[in-house]
Amino acid sequence: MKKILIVDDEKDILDFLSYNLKKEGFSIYTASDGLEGLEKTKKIKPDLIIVDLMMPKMNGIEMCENIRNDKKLSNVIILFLTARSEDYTQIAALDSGADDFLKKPIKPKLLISKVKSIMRRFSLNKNLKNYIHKDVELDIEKYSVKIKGDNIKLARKEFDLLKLLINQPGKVYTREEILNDVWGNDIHVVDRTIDVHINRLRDKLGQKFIETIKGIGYKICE
Amino acid sequence: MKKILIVDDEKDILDFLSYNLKKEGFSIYTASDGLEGLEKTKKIKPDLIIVDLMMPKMNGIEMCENIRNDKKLSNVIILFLTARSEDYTQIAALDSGADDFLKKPIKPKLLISKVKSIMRRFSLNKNLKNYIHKDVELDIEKYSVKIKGDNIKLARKEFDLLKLLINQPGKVYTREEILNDVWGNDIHVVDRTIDVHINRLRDKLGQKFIETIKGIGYKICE
DNA sequence: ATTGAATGTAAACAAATTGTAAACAAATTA
DNA sequence: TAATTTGTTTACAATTTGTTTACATTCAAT
Repeated sequence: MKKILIVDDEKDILDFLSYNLKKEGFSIYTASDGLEGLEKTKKIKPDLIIVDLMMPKMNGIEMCENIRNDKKLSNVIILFLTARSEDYTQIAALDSGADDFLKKPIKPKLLISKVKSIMRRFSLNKNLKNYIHKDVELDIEKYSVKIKGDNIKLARKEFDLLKLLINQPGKVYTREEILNDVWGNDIHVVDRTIDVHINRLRDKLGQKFIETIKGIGYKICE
Repeated sequence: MKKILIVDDEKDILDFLSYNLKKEGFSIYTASDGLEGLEKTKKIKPDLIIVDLMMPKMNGIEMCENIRNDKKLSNVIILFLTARSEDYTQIAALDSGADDFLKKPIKPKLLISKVKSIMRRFSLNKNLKNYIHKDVELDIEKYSVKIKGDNIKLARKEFDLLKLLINQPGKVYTREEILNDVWGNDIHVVDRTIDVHINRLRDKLGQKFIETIKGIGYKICE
């Protein structure tokens, strides 16, 4: 289920948006200022953030900039909520990395349509819950992996690594990308560590499932 | 350089947008109705299309749907130009696969900012590029090369070299250019090394794919 | 046709990359 | 706390890739 974080200091708006989006089957989380919004973003990792431009403590633009500067969060979609339509505001917001706008007053139908549209647009690449490729089946929520229907046990790092690679079978992931995504860019491990985990994955998934692209990285065979 | 196709039946708007976007360094192409827009989209393969909602022959929404249904074009970004802000219009447009809106009257600063922002947003996810020339197909993201549909294996230097040459089939690349691009200008190798790699590429791609221009360099046959 | 420079090509060698096992460290669980 | 699992590093072997060299061949200008 897609997670949406709504950040607004007006309770009425929070409730209004929550109600309308819950009805459509989204998981809704809320925050009432930019600081809380940033914290919850890190914790919850929502698919979409709807954030008011003007808020106490940290305004929407600052929050947006903070999020865009964190590589781990940089994929989230940000939708700005604004009563104003002055150009200078929109420009600052766009430059800070916003993805779209919603103008108050918000009309439910347009809201739903826009949210779905933007989700669809971005969900081309990511955020599926289950991945099935060849004999391997991966369930993010259950943290389980099946091969030909039989459960096998993967350690966490192995799971995360497989989760990344299976995102786009055929795409080559460089060691740098893998480090960034699986370990995070603030944790430092020798890149040969990746090879060891790949090796262990191969032991469990079969030798032909993951291909080495020498000099570049690894990919899942198509 | 990013290519932008502008589709509008009003010449004033075409000129206005062209002028402002050219100034920012984009390559601008224009069409004056949806049908022409669709044709040019297929031919030019722009990065972004700015299209008026209401046009003769084929309106913007129809054009958008046509593009979204063509897998080869599905990566292009579509920005709608609209004088109206009625919900039903926007909803139909969003459902047809539009990525964003620009409302008339258009303000140059907002236009530039929005275009840059949307380009940036999308280039995060997909800077994938495929090159197809004759029987050879090169996929940067997958680091794979197909010849008549069959995968062949290239070493890294061979891949990089082919990637450079296939950029512009027919253009002659001097050894100096090749050294600069494939090896970088701080690494020094004897230029006969290039010949050896060209030779290996020929073994794999067929002797007639790469032509020698004696005294100058190499090129891919058109 | 002759000549000389440029290129083709095979082979030898050098360098880089990866597979893998084993040792050790850290985290988790009983 | 001890036992077990998981994660990381390291060392070394195997393999692949990259570079140079030497000699053969081609091509264009004379």
